[in-house]
Amino acid sequence: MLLIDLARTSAAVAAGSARLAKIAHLAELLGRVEPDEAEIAIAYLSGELPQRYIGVGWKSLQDPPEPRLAATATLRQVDGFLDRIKAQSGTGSQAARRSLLNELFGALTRPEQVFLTRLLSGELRQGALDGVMVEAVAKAAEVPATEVRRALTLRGWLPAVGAAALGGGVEALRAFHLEVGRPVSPMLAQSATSIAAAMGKLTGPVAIEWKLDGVRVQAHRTGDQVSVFTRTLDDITAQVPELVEAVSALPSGDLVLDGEVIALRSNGRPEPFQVTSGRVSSRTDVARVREKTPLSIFFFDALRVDGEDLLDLPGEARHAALTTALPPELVTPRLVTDDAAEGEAFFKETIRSGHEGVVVKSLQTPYAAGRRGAGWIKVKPRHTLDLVVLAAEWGHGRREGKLSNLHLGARDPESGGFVMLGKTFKGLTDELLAWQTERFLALAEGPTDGWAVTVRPELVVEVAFDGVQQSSRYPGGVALRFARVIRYRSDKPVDQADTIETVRSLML
DNA sequence: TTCCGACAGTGGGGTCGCAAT
DNA sequence: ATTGCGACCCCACTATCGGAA
Repeated sequence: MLLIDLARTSAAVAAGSARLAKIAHLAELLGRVEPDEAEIAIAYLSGELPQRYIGVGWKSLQDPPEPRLAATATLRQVDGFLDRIKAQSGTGSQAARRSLLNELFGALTRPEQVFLTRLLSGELRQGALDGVMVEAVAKAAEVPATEVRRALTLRGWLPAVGAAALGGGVEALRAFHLEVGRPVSPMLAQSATSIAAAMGKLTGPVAIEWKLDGVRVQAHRTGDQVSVFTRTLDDITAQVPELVEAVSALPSGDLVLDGEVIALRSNGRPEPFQVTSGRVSSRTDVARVREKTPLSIFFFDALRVDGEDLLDLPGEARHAALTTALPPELVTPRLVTDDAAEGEAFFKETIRSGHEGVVVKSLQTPYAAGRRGAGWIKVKPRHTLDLVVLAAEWGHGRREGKLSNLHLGARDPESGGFVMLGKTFKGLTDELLAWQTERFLALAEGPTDGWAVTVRPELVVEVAFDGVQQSSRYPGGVALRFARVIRYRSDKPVDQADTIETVRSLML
């Protein structure tokens, strides 16, 4: 199959917003693809590469060579090129990678170049990723979508699952099973603003667990072989020896566990996320960084214990298996209750001890691998500040033509000016986007046709955030974590906005 | 007919490792 | 030694479609 076929299908998929039409376009193409190119086609059309990453980003894709007029490149040829480019990263020079990239792009027509550029920069933006592709695979292979979804949760990589479905139907899909040593997409949580709201969404008693501000891990053990994976299924076994040792010491030799690693201080309080994150991503001299910043591990779920798959069991049964297989110090602290006041007290106590929040869990629901399951609901405290808009950046995609990303500043009483603390584009409705674009242009200082528009500091905006962290990027040395807009404070004059001292005092 | 779950999109800050400067 | 880039940790929120209620 030719790359141009995919480029055309992708354009057709991107053209509308109806999902059923997208699925029809994708399924039509999958019905035509050669079996040995099915993986490549499914990967490309769901925005992935069989190579996962090849060391090429937006910067390397800036100036493509002149396009050809005739489209001749096949999927296999393009895939082979990407293999060679990946082989150059790490060992070879950037120049060698660059020239391979030029050779590849020089053999493509303009629409193929556009498609491949979007794919390689991770910005396909056709309104179809794994979720829609699952339906398309099901349609093309004439199998139920639930079968495809089930196989995907166990295999973790849709192109392999899709190729199996197209080649062998339901029978081939049924052959996928939980395999120790191969990661499963972790279950994610929904969120709520309070314990009462979270408990209201679930029925009966619930489990309320510490939510630790660390790195999510999935540990597999078969015999004395232990592997550890992240939320995106990357293997970090070599970076977390403490975890490997802890799992190796357990009596059971056949385990799949879900948990969180975190750096704790000697008093048991958590280090800032930056410390845990830096420790986990250190790959060189692990023995030395381990001395300085040891990791603690807390498990909260078990997907397999002693040869038994637990994914489909209720949460309570999985947790019972967890506590049987692990010593209590490796299990995330939790409370089981049906009383909202008791839950609230546990939440407050968790926050007092320095942790990020809690996760409220149904005792009944199965493990919804790879999904934002309704059975888990996270609750975190919310801080807010009244900050001043200093500038805004023009948006992209569906925000084209709208001023989107706000530059936020706190008041500096000493200088009479403002200190920038970060940016946010979150929490804005279409209505608010339209309103603020008009308002900012009226307040603009200097040119409005660049990448950002500077505005007179006259608008106060209420911003929610999860915490204040150290920053080397911003002049005040601090930045907001996960900032999002709540509302504009037209009632509040700029000289009553929060100060940089107030912000600094929030950092502990 | 209305409601709501799942999905895609729009981007945020920080750190590490590597290659080029 | 410093800088730029890619990768990957953490993540919130809104709009939309289409099946469920």
